[in-house]
Amino acid sequence: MRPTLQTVADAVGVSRSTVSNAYSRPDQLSADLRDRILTAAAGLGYAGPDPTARSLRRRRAGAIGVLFTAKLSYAFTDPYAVQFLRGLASSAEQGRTGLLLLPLSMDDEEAAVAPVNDAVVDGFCVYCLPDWHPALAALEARGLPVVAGQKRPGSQASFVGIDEAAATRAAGEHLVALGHRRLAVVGEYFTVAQSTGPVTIKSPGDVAYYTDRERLRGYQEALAEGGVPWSSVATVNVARNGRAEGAAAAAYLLDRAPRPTAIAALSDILALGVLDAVRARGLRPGHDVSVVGFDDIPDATTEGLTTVHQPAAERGRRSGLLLLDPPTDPADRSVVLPTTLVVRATSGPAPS
Amino acid sequence: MRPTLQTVADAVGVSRSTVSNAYSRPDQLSADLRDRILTAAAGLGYAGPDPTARSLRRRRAGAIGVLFTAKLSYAFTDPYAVQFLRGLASSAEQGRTGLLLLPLSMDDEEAAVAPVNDAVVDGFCVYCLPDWHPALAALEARGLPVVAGQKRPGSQASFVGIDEAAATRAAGEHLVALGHRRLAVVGEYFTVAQSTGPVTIKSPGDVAYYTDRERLRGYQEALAEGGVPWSSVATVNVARNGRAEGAAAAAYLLDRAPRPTAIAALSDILALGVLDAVRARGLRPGHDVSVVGFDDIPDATTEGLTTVHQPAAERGRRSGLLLLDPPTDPADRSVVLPTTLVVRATSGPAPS
DNA sequence: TTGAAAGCGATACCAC
DNA sequence: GTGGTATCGCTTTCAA
Repeated sequence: MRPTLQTVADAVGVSRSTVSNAYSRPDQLSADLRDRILTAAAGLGYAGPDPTARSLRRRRAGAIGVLFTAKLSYAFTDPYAVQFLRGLASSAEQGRTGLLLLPLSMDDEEAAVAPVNDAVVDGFCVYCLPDWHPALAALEARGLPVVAGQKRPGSQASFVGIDEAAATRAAGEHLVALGHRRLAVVGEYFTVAQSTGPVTIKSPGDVAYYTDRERLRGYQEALAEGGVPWSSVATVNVARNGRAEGAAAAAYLLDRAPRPTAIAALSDILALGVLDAVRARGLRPGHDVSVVGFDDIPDATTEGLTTVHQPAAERGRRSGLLLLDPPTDPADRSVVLPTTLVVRATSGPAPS
Repeated sequence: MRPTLQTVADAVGVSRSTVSNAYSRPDQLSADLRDRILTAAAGLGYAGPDPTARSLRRRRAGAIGVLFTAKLSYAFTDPYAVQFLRGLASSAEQGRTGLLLLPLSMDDEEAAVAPVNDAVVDGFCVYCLPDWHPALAALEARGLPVVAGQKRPGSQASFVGIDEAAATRAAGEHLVALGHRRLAVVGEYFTVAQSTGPVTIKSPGDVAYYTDRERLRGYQEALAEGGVPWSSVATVNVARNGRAEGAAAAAYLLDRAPRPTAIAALSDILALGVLDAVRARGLRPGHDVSVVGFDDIPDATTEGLTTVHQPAAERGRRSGLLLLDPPTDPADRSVVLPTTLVVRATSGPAPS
């Protein structure tokens, strides 16, 4: 049997408390005794207090859970997610806390909440979840600190994010100011149609995910204000947030007449795919067709993409801080980070 | 105070065991009683058995720890790592287990082992650690299942990996067969020199990391057999496994005379950087200079890089399986996956 | 300084 | 089908 505190205590001839102190509060006993205990422990093959037992007693797990929908592997593929996790990791590291990655199945109701109920963590970071996801209720029930990237009515969760709609409103105004009137918006709308292709979105409210919903709303508002009716705007859904999907969506838009003069994508990855399609047709981005993205991932700079910059790593970092010790004042539990429109080479005056 | 099993038991007027059964073994009680219990629990705001307490009792944490050196964020940036984690995640998911990411500081002796001692996990996956890292001993002491990507003498750990040296031996033979005699090898050797630039490596044994050490050894063997003395081979160290660093290393090699006719990089990321440098000088990869990588990451295909293919995701997946239930027979705890040399466009006959 | 005793919240075995 | 009892391994007052 593996040795326990008791084993060591017996071997040295002291009580458990003393052995415990030897590990957790070295200042509570003489250096000499502590040495004897540690030596005996090493001899017995005792590796130190059991983390689980310690967690139970101390009421601290030493980990924060990160909730994802879909396959966990998605988290590693999306550049925005990588940046976000990087920031989250940096504050976790600082707080001597690990990151527990928790995939949330979408199909099975049971599997969708189990990770939330079973995770040994001190808090949760909700990366991205649709409003109807059952895990949301489970989360609330566990009563642990939660931080999310969106505000949900009635939720106790902290918020660290950006004003999504304001960000795309700026982008929309930019395009309108350049004279664009025929526009299209490409996004992962998670509509009933799970495939890449045109969809009709009567109102942004129909979109399941907060992020895309708000971003779409921003565009709608800017265009409406600029005199471009929403009904004239083509919306194309992609099955996945991938570069190839962006290209496929753009292919649809570019191959029909009249071609839009500007295509807004709700993520940079999609926008880069759009650029691929534009170039593949011998069209010049920023001249024949303007393209705007969202996120400002590293490749956006390289490829000269006009996009909305958002502080991805900082979002992660601040989320971690809020989880590590949640402020008592609710006002401090909501952080809105700034975004900026970065105009590069892919947006220009509408062709006449 | 938050409700516990006892609270619910008292409210319903049954014993703790019964409430526990209601959650963990529904078949042990009448559906009716179970319903009553669950309803009462919901009313009291009881979210189900406490995961920590349950872990203690069941002796199962429901998570596996993934050990990294350096910044945790590195894990998200390296394409090979992403693939590996993807595979690991897939088997973890299947085993209803989370992934606990544990960054291992390199500087502080204390911080270097703490994560290993404190992690609430059922096993560890060692992603990449130098042989002298103190966490290795701590790992052994904890007595949990461990799987690593390299064999370490005297270690109990399972092994899932490839024959690194055989892989590069094949690559080296390929280059020799093409007539190359002036060669260079670029790698993250972790020598004393922490900067990008030429280093002298008398023998592969001097390299701190297993992976690079073995890969270097493979090249040395192939070249020696082909009549190319090791002393004639230029070795260049990079400070980080990045594309820009690969380019910088290649710059050094390409700007001096006589220029090597072939450059082998110990990772694809580096090789792509080497390609950048080659092209920047107006040289043609595969004609003027041959370039070989290692890993076969997605971009390698795109860029036509000759490289060694290794099954990254499969390594992760098999690692997960071994951790989830370790085979009793030690022979089954060692998995060597195959690698193949993929000859694409960046390698060709040595220029005369 | 050191130790005794009382939990932390749950599960598992075994009677009833 | 249900409940008693003994742990799981540790931390933490509090008194000696």
